[in-house]
Amino acid sequence: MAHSVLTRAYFRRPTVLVARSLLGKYLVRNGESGVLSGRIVEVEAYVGPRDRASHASRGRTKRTEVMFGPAGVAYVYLVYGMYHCFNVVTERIGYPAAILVRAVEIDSSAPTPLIDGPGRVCRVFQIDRSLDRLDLTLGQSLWLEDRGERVSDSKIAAFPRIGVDYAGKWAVKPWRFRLQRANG
DNA sequence: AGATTGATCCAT
DNA sequence: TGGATCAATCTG
Repeated sequence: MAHSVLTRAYFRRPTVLVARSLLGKYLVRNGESGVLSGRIVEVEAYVGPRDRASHASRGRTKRTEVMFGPAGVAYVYLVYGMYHCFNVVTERIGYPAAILVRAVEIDSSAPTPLIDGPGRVCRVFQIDRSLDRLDLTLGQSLWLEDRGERVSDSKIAAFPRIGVDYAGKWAVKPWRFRLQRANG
């Protein structure tokens, strides 16, 4: 199967479904230092205006406006003044939702095969706020790609999301998804 | 466990 | 305008 760039229609579907299906897909960066790609192994879903863990739960602001826009667009923000986090916007226009990419496996012979943590992913892939609102469906400087891997549901584990203890009942929703590694 | 770090958001 | 907050990471 040929590698194919994930489309707007792909991302426009329900966020939890898209989040699970992103496991085993590839994040690809074509930047100043060449092309780098990694297999997505951990993500988190942020779903709708009521999700208190989501930045969008406090309504439209300059920062969160992108989450209310078209699917397949990058939402990149700076957290703790130091680290960037990369998300893909999902669902229909007007319904704020996104998926945070938390970990990838580098598929080349890079020094570190597992990039674990959203800040580290952004550091390695050279993702910063200049890529906020980038259309990821164009396959230009940053995109997501299907390489034909089939991931069975039994390989996916769900956990509560990280760092959202303030979110009350929303903090315990099992919307963090992790793909078991090949050797376990 | 504690420090770091600065954009963001909302109340003063 | 000021200050608390923060979808994290590194160093002890």
